[in-house]
Amino acid sequence: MTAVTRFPPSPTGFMHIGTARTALFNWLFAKHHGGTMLFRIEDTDRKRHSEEAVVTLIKDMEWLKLDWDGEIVSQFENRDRHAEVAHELVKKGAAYYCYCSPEELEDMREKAKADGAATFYDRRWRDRDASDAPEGIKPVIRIKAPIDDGAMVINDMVQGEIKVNHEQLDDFIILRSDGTPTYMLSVVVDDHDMGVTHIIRGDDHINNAFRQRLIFEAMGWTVPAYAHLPLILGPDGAKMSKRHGAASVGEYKDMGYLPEAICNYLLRLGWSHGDDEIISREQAIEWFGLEAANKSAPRFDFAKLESVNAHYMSEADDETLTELILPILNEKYGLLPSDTHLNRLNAGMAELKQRTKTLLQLADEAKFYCFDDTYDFNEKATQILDDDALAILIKVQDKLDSEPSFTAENIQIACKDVADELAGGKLGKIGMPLRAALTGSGVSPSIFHAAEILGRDETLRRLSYTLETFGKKTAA
RNA sequence: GUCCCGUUCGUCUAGAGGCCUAGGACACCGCCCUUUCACGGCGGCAACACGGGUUCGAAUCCCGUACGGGAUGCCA
Repeated sequence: MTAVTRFPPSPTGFMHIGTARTALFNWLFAKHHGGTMLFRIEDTDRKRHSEEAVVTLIKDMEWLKLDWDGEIVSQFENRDRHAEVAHELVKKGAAYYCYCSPEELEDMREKAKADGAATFYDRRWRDRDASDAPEGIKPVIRIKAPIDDGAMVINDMVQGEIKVNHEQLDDFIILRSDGTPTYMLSVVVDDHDMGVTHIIRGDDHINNAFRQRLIFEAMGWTVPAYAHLPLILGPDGAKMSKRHGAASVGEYKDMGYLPEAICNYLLRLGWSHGDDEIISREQAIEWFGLEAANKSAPRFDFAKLESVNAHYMSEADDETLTELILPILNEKYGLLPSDTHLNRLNAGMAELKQRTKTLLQLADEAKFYCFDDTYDFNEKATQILDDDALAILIKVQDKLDSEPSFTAENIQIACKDVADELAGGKLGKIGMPLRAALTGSGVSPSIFHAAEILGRDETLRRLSYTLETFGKKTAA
């Protein structure tokens, strides 16, 4: 099978996380079948068009490492072709001019609602003669939907068989009164012209599938296969939106998630392959199939995403992670790592990446490697550094100064000596003050290893700095 | 209102009539490891929405109810 899928976002805002999932599924389907995925911008509505949104869409796709085949197609550019098809449909007798005003339509809907009927256009112009056309009103073109009491059935690759009675199909507008095509027409013409074989999209389009098929059939074109995926819901079961924390791909990037993790999480949301949780790109391509997609709408779970992210971080290259946290270090903490700092970060990364779940957390825990001169002590560190702790640190300072080989192991032994001498053998009594002194925090990776990475000079320097800082405080 | 779709632990899911005393993952709880916090290891809690059928047998098939989501635009 030669599969041609397409990713057709509308450039009305930022890339929604659900849009990203749809893109992923289209991409995987195409790759699995050795086919292609096309990229088309659905920009027929010029009022809502935003060039900035297009740039964001491209940027986010690249970040997710979802590539597409061929040039990006602008639906708007094809508007003449779409209009042409609309007029052809009129000639074929499959569509007609309608002279209703928007106000007239509004009245119609309200009345229908009051009667408990479907709020559809009542087809008042379907069989009227063109000579009845009122003066000075530009008509729209509407498709002629079947009006018998039959039904249309679509065999959806995800939803299965869906049946809709013809009475549920309205004579929708395909060409606006200003001569521009509507989405319903454009999407069909473009999908046909671009040779799309599989339409994989959100299930908010299910009803559209029936309408669109009407156009395919009226033109005598092959109807593509449909697959409607359920929408992603927020943790509370409502439509995923800003108020759930983040709805756009860009926000997840900013929160420190890796694209690999986002894709893995999104894939598992509503799709499964047995009990497999961590699925690489290669495996996903090999295993992907629409039959394994669920029909029910999944809820987004940040905790699980974080867990998946932690996995991918722990597997990432040390140098890559260092690169990735550089902007965070700079923007959030005002740090501009030197080569020395970079070396420390790389050396500490193996340990750091096992303990944090997002790049934001990673940067927070790694930042102490980049301290120079002065740095702050947080509340926990300040609490740890009481008089007893400072007395211990003076002793530690002596020991480390004379330590012949400055390795984590030896540093720990030296601290143990101090513990035996001053703290009844409790290493924690030494380790915690040392941690607070060297990192300004109460939480860090192994402080002995961290000290080794900082080196003797820097360790001693930070010890002096700490003693000085807190000595002054207690004196004052 | 009308139409379409859905419903297994808190969440994501496995499950295609006997393999189910319903499995895994995340979260949560406990224990172990431990210089902190994590990681890791071990263990625990926890679900077939409800009611009728069909069948020797139903989480799996059918019908209804409830609940949830979507659609109902000269938006896409």
